[in-house]
Amino acid sequence: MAVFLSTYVNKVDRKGRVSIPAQFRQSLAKTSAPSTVYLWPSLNHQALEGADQDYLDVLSESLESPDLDADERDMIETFIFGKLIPVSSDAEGRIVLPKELAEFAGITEEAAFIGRRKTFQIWEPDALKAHEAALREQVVRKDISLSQIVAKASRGAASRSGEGA
Amino acid sequence: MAVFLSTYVNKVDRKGRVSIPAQFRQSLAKTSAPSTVYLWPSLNHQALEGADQDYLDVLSESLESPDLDADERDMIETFIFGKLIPVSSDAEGRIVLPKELAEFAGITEEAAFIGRRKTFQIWEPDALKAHEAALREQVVRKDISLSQIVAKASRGAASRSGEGA
DNA sequence: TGGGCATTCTTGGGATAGCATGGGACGGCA
DNA sequence: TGCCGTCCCATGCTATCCCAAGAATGCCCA
Repeated sequence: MAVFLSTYVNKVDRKGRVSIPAQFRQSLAKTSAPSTVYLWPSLNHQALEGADQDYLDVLSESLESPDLDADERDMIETFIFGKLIPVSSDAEGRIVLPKELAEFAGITEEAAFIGRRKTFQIWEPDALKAHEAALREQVVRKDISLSQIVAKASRGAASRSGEGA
Repeated sequence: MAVFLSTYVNKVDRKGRVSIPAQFRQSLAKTSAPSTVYLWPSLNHQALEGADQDYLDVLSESLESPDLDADERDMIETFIFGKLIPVSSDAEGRIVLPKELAEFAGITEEAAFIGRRKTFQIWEPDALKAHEAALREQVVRKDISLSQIVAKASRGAASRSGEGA
């Protein structure tokens, strides 16, 4: 599965095309469908989410899980798969941002690609800045630190696999 | 089996014809009966459900399962198979929406096709918007996020296959 | 260490093919 | 014989493909 990192800002031309950052393309090259990315509107932000075929397969599989209640499944099927748009890149590595998605995210002239490991997001650059500022403010206020998070997560994993269950 | 994604809004002409979205047709092309889709009224919404031959076969088979109680089986047989209408597409990839189905869903001038992986739905566009708005409100209220659901599902899968049982 | 060269990436525009949509004609059924 | 459904053909639009060039980066050599 592709891994997406860093942030890149590219231009959107009159036809709604954007270059996928070269680094992302290199990641995509290793997946089962290198020239196809899947885009959908984020559930939680005014931004777009993107992923490769392999990630979608995992997601699709997790929908079969009996742990999900009917509401959640319906929601995902409507909001993710119903909104999901497979976009194939041209020979130059560009994709066309579907109109409704570009509008949803408020993207007109530039698009910011943010790597989020298994997925990435596409933001309107100014909206991204605002979002980042808000997040940073929270970090300071809650006094969050990286080492703390790692410690917390690994402690949780230990209790689940070892003592628990 | 065909996979249906994205949402497409197409016009219904005076004769009641609608183009099946090209993407859906491409999916259908791989199935055992490419030019036939099956339509029936949704159990839960004022909308239509659609699927290909292969999906119906699977559904039919699952009715044989002893895990299903008589009520459920009766319900499916009455409301799905009893209402099912096979519709064949013309050379241009259009289908004629059966009158009673169009009326049931309130479809007159436009029809919104929404992909739901193995099946799809056909809505009257305004009704769909209302439905989505209601769903989105739930997403916000329950504070649902995609990664959360994936995590939940995969954790469940792990405990079922590995530690549990 | 600095400059020049080559490659890759991003961006732009034009041409072509496919799709959605509309109307008309033919054939079958009532 | 009239009506309805199906098939066929035509067209405008949109999206896709193809070709081209500027810019930035990294590499190599002097």
